[in-house]
Amino acid sequence: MGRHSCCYKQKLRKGLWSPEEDEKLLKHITMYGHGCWSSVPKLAGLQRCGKSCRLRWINYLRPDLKRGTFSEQEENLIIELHAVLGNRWSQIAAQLPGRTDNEIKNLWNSCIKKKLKQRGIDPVTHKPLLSETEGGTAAAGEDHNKPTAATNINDKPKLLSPASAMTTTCTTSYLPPLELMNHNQSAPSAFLWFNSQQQQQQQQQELNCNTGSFMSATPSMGGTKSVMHGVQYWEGSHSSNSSASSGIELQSNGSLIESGGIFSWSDLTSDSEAQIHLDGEPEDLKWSEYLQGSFPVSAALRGHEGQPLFDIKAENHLLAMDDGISASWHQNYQQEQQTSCHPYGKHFWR
DNA sequence: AACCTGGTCAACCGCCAGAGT
DNA sequence: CACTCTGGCGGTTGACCAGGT
Repeated sequence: MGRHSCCYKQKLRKGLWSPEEDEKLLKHITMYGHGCWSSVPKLAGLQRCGKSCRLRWINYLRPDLKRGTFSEQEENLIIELHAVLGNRWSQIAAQLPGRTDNEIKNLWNSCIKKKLKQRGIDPVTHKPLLSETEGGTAAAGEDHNKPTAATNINDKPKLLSPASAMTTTCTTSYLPPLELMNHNQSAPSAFLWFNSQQQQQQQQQELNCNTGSFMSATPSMGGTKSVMHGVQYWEGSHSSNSSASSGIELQSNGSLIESGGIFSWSDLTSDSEAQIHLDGEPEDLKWSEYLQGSFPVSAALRGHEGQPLFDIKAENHLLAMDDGISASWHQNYQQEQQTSCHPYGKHFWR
């Protein structure tokens, strides 16, 4: 029950992927696209189930992945989104280009939850923790199966952003609660949220946030796009404008609405220059960057509509890259073996 | 040096929903 | 309508590592 038929097949490898397997999968998908995942292992010559191939591609091999540590802005955004979406990691990941749901889930479970607890915030309900003896909120918060104020999107907002309690100098105040966007909530909810936005704006002004509100402006507002710690944001000419007051809303599907005009994330990320990280941390290298040009930067391969590389299937220009990928792979892998300095950290090809 | 402990993260498992037959 | 197949998701596991004792 529930088990994929492919998983019954014998002689399927499990566990960590070898570089050779990675290379096979990468080459196959680069050349032909993934198509039907169940057929990928056979076509790519892998002793894996399609599900495993899909996971490996999504979580590790995708060229547009952003590796490395999460920036403070990203962490705050995750907290904000979790307050609205709960444990819907895929939806949260959709708002963080280059990050995977698995990555975010790991970060949440290993790091953010702890931080929130240290700051007296229940990571599940996003409410301030009561005294530890009172109802054991922390323990109750561990039960992920229970619907929470945060996960039940039909609930009215009951709290201010927990991100403001984090050690942040930038609020991520662009995001109205989902219920305001999708569920036609009554005015009081919107009022509550708007009030919280005003408070956040005040906090932000007091803190003199030097990076501007995350996504606080759009091109049509005369803003310019920048990347800080791998996070893209619009730096508006009037950064104090909130998303609410400017009529900009971020939808759950990842598009922005501004007075009837719709931007998609891909529209916002189509600028190849904006894909380059400014902090220059080695750990932030992307796959494409690691492959040193033989595997063009995803942005360079985006179509005019900003489609990412992994949606492109069997393009001629990709076919032509085949040898370069293979050669570069081996070259870099050998370098890795020699230097033992893994660009992706300790777990790279371990 | 050996052991313990906690953190991190890749990968797996089980379930669900949608499409196709 | 029932069944199968497949993709996708969230929860969980276990290997690995670093730091402490």
